[in-house]
Formats: sequence, C-alpha cells, structure tokens
Amino acid sequence: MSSNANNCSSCNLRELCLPVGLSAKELEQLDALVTTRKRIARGASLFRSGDPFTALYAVRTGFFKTELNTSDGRGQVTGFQMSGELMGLDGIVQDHHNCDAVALEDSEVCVMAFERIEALCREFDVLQRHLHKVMSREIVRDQGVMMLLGIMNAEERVASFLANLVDRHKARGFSSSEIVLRMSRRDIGSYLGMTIETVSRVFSKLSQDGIVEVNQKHIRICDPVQLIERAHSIHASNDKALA
Amino acid sequence: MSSNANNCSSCNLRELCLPVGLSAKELEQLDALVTTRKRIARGASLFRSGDPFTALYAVRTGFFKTELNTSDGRGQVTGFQMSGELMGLDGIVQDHHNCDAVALEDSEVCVMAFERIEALCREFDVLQRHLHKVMSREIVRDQGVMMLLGIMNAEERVASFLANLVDRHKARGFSSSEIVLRMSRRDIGSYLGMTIETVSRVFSKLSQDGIVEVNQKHIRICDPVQLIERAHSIHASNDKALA
DNA sequence: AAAACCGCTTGATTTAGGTCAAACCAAGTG
DNA sequence: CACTTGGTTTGACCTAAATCAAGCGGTTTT
Repeated sequence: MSSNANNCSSCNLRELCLPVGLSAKELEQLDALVTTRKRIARGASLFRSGDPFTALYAVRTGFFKTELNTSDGRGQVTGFQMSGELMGLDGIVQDHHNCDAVALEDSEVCVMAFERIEALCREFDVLQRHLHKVMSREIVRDQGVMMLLGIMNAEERVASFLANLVDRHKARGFSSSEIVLRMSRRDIGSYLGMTIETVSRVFSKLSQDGIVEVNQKHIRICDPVQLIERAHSIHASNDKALA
Repeated sequence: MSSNANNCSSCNLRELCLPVGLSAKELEQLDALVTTRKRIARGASLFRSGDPFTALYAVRTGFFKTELNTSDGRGQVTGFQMSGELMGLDGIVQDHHNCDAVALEDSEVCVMAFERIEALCREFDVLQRHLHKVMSREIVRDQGVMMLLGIMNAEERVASFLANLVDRHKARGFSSSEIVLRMSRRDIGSYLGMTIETVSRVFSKLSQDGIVEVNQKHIRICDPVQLIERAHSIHASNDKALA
C-alpha cells in the first residue's frame, strides 16, 4: 500500500518540483530531502513574516498566496503557488521570512530543511544547478510582475493573470479551458495592483466580449487566443514602434 | 604598482559584494573567481535579453540599469545597480539573459564565470550560503518593488526611490545628503511606473516642501526624516487600520 | 552665434481607474 | 424559513496621474 510514499522519486510532481536527469543513486539521496510533510488548513499560514527561516516548502496539494503586509494593515499579494511550486526563498537572505504564506484551500506541503538542501547541492551539481534555476526563475517571474504593474492597463493585467493561470494548469495536465479561481477578487486585485471593483469590471468586459465566461470563481476560457491578445496589447499607442 | 590588483581579497567592495568571514585559504580560492574585468562605455550594454548566459557580473565602478523591453518598444526598468552589486541572476534559469544591462556611465565590472562560482560553492559552504543570500536578497528586493508599484502613490514612490538611493550611498561611505542621479527622468519614471512629467512634479513638490533641493541631476536631501515619512505614508486612508 | 536638439519643468485638459453607494447572491444560522 | 453575512457586481461620481502642449536652459552642430 501507500504508493504515494514519503519520497520524491515516486512523486508525480517531480518534474515540476525537482530536477530531471538524476541517476537512481541520486534520486535515493533526494528522498532524504523531504523530511516531513505538513498540512495547512484553508486560511491558515504556513509561515509569517518574521518567522525564523529553516526550510523551503513545495506545494504538494492545495493552493497558496504569498503576501507582504504593511504597517497600516494593507497588503500586497506577491504571488500564488500551486502544486509543485516552491515557497520560502525570500527567507534565506535574513534567516527569517519576509512575507506570509497563506493557504487558500486545505493544502499539504513538503518540508525541505534548507541546510540539507545546501548539503546535497554541494554533493550533486545537477541538484545545485536546479536550485539556482528555481531561484532565478523566481527573479524572472518577479520582474514580469513589475512589468505588469509598471506598464500594463487593467485589462492587460487581468488577461495576463488568467493566461498565466491557464499555462500553469496546462503544465499540470488540468483542463486549460475550465479553471476555478482559488483566490478572492480582493487577492486578485491586490496582486494586480487594482481594486476589486476594477477586477470585477474587467471580468465583465472580457465576458461581454466573449473571451471568457465568468461564474463567480468558475472561469471558462472561450477564446484563449484573444485572451493572449488582450494580455499583450500594451496600450493603444503602439504606433510609435512602427514609426 | 597596480595595487588594485586583479583579485577580490584586496577589493574594497568585498564586504558588499562577497561574503565576509572567509579564511585566508578560502580568500585565495576566491580570487580565482573573477577571471576578467570588462569596461562598458556609457550607453553601451553589458548584456542584452537573449544573450547566452555564462557569467555573473559585479559592478566595480560606474552605474547600470537593467530593463525589460517589450515588443512594442516600450520598456520597464527593473533596477539600478551601483558598485558592489550583482547583475545577471536572471540568466540562470534559461541559460540566456532575460533583460538588458545598460551602463549609465562609463563602468567596469568583474566577470565571474558561473560554472566556476558553482564549483567553488560546492567546495565552500560559506560561499554557497552567500550566493543563496544574494539571490534571495534580489527576490526580496523585487517584492519590494512590487509593493511600490502595487500600492504606493506617486509621492511615496519617488520618496522611497530617493530614500533607497540614500541608503545605498551610505553603505558605500558616500555622502548621504548630496546625491547625483545617474539616470534620466525617463528611467526613473519607467522604474517607478509613472511618466516623466509626474516624476518632475513630485520632485518639485518635495522641493517646495523643503525636503530636498533639486537641481537637474543633483539632489540635496535637506530633511531625511521627512523623506522617509513621505515614503511610508501609504495613502491617506490609514484610518481603517485604527478602527 | 544662430540653430537645432535634448532633457527637464510647468500648465491645461482628459481619462482610467479609484471611491462611494447600492443591490445581488450564495451559504450558513437561529 | 426568514435573516444575517461576506464576497461580488454594477452604477454614479471623483481624483490622481496621464496626456497634450508650451517653454526653458544647457550642449552640440554648422
């Protein structure tokens, strides 16, 4: 029994979460990486800003948001994490976490002690390279969000957000036309730097234009091509580029 | 002669750029890290999006911006780098760079072959930890920019930007009250997600309020305390937090 | 030295998205 | 079942910042 044993080598998220191309022997070592699992109930935090940093976490099942909280109680959602994705990289630099990780549904994470990760990385260059790629990917992702917040209008932001979710669903073999939003409009608004009202209005607009069907948290992508169009139009003043 | 020899152990930027607490033997190894130096003229690029990734770069002298360019010719400045700061981390994940690094004045960088960095990190855990901290710091910095772009108004953005520059000048032992902006208003606007006109207006406002004196690229910080105040006021609607 | 140019500032006007307010709609709950 | 409650939608109005436009020093060109 227990075919979903407590190891990475048999995990079906391996290709998303951990490096490919490891030898059998290396894979064995890898299984030593995940020391424990942890269940987080919907609404609870995996870690909070200021908590001591000891481990990285991979989402096994469920869905998370990470957010920064300001002194005045407002917050900025910095990302959403789904199965196979990592959390906690922000904690390395100061040995404590710099954001909150909140479960948006009942979730389970793999706990990987960072000391152990580092030790293994010193032994296996493939794993080392993978860790560096994971961190680099996070940097590139963050820069994409900067771009979104810096130069895109409301419609482009929402379209990018949806297109991105679709991609990540596809990568997991989920339906790419039918997605269920795990986060509230407030979270979406915070992530995209706009109010819930504007998020709602853009959803309605995309719906009117036949690109998506919106039913509360249920989104059907009717026209994925148009969706990507909307994500990349980058203002109306494209004419400058032509001149 | 040549007391500014081609090694890290004698570089006065070491504390910013590389880890402290290395033994003499480790420092020797470290000197093997910087294989070459490279001069970049003002306006020239150190690397461009799409270039193959082979190395990380530390600014030795000068000043850089990194920016993402969109298909339509618009760009988003993602950061400014001064002496001791690293560039190129974005390139690891896909083995090619994901942004352009442009010198804003005649500059010199230390070239550190990434393969060699990784090899040394497998040997020295102190260096390994340092590299991870550097990457984590970049992630935390990026999240700070997200916050800036997501929830701050124009004045807060500009004040944060200036306060940040002041901090980095301090860390280098430069004057903290007198700074020279190396970048154009356009670059500042792009970084802060606003137009050059708005940047200019906020500078004028801060100047009228006696917080700074602005003379083209020369900025005198008259009231650093007030400057930080302005950076953190986070809208006028703080009352919610009190309720 | 006039002219053309470039980056910056300032003013007038417009607009995208924020704010305020009301209604709507599921999902609990007494 | 009426009644909260909390998230969402929609409409009316407002404002911060964008856009449009003009002028202002420097600096380079001719």
